Amino acid sequence: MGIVAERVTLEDVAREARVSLATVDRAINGRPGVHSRTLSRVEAAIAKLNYRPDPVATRLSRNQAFQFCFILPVGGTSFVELLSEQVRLTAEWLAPQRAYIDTLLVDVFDPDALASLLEGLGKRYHGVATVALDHPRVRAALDELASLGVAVVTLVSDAPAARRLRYVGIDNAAAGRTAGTLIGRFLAGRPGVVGLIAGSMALRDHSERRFGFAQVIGAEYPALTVAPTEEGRDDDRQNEAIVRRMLQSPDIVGIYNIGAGNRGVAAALEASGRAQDIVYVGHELTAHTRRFLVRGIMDACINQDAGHEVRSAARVLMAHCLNEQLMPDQERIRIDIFIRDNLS
Amino acid sequence: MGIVAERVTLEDVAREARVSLATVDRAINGRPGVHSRTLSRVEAAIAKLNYRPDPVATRLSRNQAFQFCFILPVGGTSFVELLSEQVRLTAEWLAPQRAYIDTLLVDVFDPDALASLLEGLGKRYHGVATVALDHPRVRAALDELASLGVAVVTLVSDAPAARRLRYVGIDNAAAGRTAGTLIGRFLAGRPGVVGLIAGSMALRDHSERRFGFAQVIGAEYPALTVAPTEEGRDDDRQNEAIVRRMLQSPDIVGIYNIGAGNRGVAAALEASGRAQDIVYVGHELTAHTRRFLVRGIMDACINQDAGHEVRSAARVLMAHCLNEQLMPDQERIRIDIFIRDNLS
DNA sequence: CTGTTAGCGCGTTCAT
DNA sequence: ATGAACGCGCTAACAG
Repeated sequence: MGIVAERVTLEDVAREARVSLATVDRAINGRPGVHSRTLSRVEAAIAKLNYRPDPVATRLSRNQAFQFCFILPVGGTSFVELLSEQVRLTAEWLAPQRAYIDTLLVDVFDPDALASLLEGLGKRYHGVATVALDHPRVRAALDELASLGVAVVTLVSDAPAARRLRYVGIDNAAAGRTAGTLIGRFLAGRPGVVGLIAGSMALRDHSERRFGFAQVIGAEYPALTVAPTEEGRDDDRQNEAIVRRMLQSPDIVGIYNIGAGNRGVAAALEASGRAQDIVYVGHELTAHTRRFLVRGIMDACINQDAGHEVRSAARVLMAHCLNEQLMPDQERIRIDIFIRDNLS
Repeated sequence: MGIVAERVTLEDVAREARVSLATVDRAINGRPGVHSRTLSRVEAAIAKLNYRPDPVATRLSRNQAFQFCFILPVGGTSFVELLSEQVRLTAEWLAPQRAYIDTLLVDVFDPDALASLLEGLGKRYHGVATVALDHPRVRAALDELASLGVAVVTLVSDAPAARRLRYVGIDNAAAGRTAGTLIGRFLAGRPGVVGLIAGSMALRDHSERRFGFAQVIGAEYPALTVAPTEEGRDDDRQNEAIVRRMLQSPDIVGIYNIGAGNRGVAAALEASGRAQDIVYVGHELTAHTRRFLVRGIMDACINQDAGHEVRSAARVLMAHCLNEQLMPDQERIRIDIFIRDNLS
């Protein structure tokens, strides 16, 4: 150990197998036109010398470029802005490696818009990373992309039935359970009602979070009641009105905001003067939610790391195109919990 | 956008500046022997064409290998085993890029052992990632390595005064505060005593965690008292005895294990029959602490991602050696909070 | 001071 | 079915 292993090159293999470079190359890359006898000679040589192709040299000689496309929701919640920014940074990071990223925007509340966009993509890109929707037409569009040979990953929200390489995002039911446990434990036996706000229950991730949340509260916190879910379209103003209405009931002891629009929730809470008293949990760490955590308005924030997700999606696409391996540990997207004290 | 940018090569720059490849190379890499006039011509050409060196080609032609060394604590707590395993995986990942990693083990409770080891390293390695100790001799050894031109990062525990490239790890005072807030909120007003177990208060990270913890409890949870810290040397058996003793007092309502040895703590808690009742927070997500979380013995586990830390340290060393940029967002080590519901 | 040239390890035509 | 030779973009030795 500690000795620098002399690099085994294609030439070493060729010499060992008593053939030329080109033949070894054909053998390795499974191209036709190699006698089975020489093939096994080459394989033997590779095994004997423990040859591993040099990825750097491979990349240089292949001299190929990649086009990727990231499809994000239009309409700019803070989290989406974070995502875009991370796509920009990732694009900068990949450019020297000749992978170029386009960003496309789509209305995430409209399945047909997303499906049309996907359908129009054709073979223009080597890989596509997209927020998805659990909708037949979207699924079909993703499948078609896949069958065109385009690498597809779903990002942040999934279309489970589609033939994507991978879903890069969190388990939203588990995220909902996490919110439930945090609210339940922070309330610690205090009885009352927990108000729920979602963007839209038609969004799979929102309904999954709600499911997980209700499951935990129902099973483990009998003193708490979950109010019917209000839909605020991820909009600050609508959310503010909703929370204002909720707070008219004195029974409200907790609020779980399933989607975006935390500024609206926080505004209503502050205006009511009960912000410190009511346990409020929401999603996605942004400049705003950080502030709410620090001020004690928000008690916990459940987060998925936008940068990690974007980089992971990019790595998955790259690895697929270069057919390289990836490190599974690195691609596991965590359900982060942030409180006032562990804000990175 | 979307058009594949034609790659600008050194040759383009050379042509534009009306000099040879070699001269451009000298100019770019700041090597001596270039007339200031030609130098500015080259710089102008680079700016005009917006030339960026191709890192892949650079790597191939330089054809250099790197030797790195990771120094980990001997004595195998579960977390240290996780670290070793991640070093192994990272080594596998870097080998194709011709960076080779040795792992050395050292007794982390003995500053002189660590210092001697570091002092003996000389220029054998291009980079060293090491668990550190805030000790004069260790600091001096690290500084000497640095002045020998070796890239140094501290891993998991820091020597703040040393001339290291970076500390790859978490803010332990913040981690302690996080533990404090979690215990305080989970207890929600229940009065009593919180028991503290550390490996050794001579370890900087342990005393920082204790500090943050006591700060939060003292300032915000007046119903709680922090018991004097017991030292268990990160050992399961010692910790078990300590907790058994603690539990003889009926006032104990919470336990914060600052260091390793969670199996001992959990065993004593279970044996007492009060595991569900006492709020127990510890560090580092391992196979064991996962189990304790699922069973409700442990209420929260504060974690630093071993894989992330090792990869980050490796990236920092590589980037330094190749003098490439790194993405700051990717190197930020989070203070993870895990509860039963968000176990990845 | 500056230019020429031979690699780095592999992919990819062309010949044979 | 196999081999020779050039190119990818850059570095480094050696000339001039």
